[in-house]
Amino acid sequence: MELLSVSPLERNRLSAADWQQAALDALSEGGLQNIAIEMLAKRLGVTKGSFYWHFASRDALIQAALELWESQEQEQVFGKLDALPNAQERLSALVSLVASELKAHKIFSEMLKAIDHPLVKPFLERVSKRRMDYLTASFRQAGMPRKQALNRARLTYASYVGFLQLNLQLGQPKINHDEFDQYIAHLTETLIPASG
Amino acid sequence: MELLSVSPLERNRLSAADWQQAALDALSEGGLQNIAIEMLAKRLGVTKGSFYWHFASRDALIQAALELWESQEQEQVFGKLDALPNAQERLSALVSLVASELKAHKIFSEMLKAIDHPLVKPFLERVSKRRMDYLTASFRQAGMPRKQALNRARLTYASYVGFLQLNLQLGQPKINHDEFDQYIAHLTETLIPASG
DNA sequence: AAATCACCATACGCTATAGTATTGACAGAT
DNA sequence: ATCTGTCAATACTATAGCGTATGGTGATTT
Repeated sequence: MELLSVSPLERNRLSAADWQQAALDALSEGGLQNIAIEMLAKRLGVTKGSFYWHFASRDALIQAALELWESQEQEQVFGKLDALPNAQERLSALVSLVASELKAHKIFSEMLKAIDHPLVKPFLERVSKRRMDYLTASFRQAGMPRKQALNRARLTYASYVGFLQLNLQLGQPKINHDEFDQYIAHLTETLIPASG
Repeated sequence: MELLSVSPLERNRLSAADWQQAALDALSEGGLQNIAIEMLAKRLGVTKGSFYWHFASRDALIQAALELWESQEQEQVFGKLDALPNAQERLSALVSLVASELKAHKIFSEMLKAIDHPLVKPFLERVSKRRMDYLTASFRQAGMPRKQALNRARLTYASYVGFLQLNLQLGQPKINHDEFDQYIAHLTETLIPASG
């Protein structure tokens, strides 16, 4: 009969999840190499002695953090899209999501930069494959023949990745809200078949 | 009267240019952090004692190497295009150049991954601006109104950067020669206005 | 009350890599 | 022949970051 009473003077004791989230924050801010144990410890108000209680190694933390990200990004990015009725709207909404500079996008962008790391690559492969499949299916649903849908998905996904790198990382093109909307409109016209 | 006679028993003495080129090779293979002095020294058959004769620091080497790259990539990538007659062909040729996995592209891709490094960022900004201007002008030349040409250039450049990352770094989509040609054809149809 | 558990602090070792100081080798000029 | 400048080898220092060993503390269990 374990009653986990949350005492009002609950101490700052940490759990593995706290480290995972802190690692994701650090990743989104400064890239994979910013996941540094002692730096995270300082940020969390503890020392590395705490870390090695919860995790066996830095790699174990990275792995766990990326797993957390992968599960979160499913809902945050693609979960919303499934609610939309037709393929055109879904594609448009997908593109628009880049605008929000969601942390999930920053993390993805940082992961792209750290693609050489053996722990990162599998995540990027899985996620990219899922997204490509999603796009391909959407373009098919929008009436494209198979091969064309695949190539259009490749093109769209590449432009997504590229825009992410250029805008999030390089800050180029320096684009304001209006310009961004017009760019999205142009992208939609160019890449997404009209529904009418 | 300095006659620099190249003796037949010319020793393996190095110049700064040798280090720059070696640095670029290392960069294209393993990213910025692969520009490691002792590793380059071993590769060049000397020790770091040599390096610090030619350069004051690792940063100085990186700077010099990137300057070499910037000057080279002008000719290698965009020099060829200027010879082509019309905008459509130039745009098509530009896109096709990604296929060759030219070292210049690999280096560019690695630089994108190292964009946080203060020495790298200015190069990426300069080169990206030049390319964007080039694309924008080409689309204008192909008959597009100003704003549309700018957005199309953004879209095209983003898809270029994205494809670079996905194909060079992630190896995804795993694409063979025929498929690539078809993808290029699709990209051309989609992004580049017909000349007729 | 004693023992155990969960979490954390401290101090240390190890490795990788940048950078420095000193000396050496060799070629061309004088 | 010697001097000088150029390039390189050797041996060092310094720092950053991961990981380990060990001990401490407060809460929970028995």
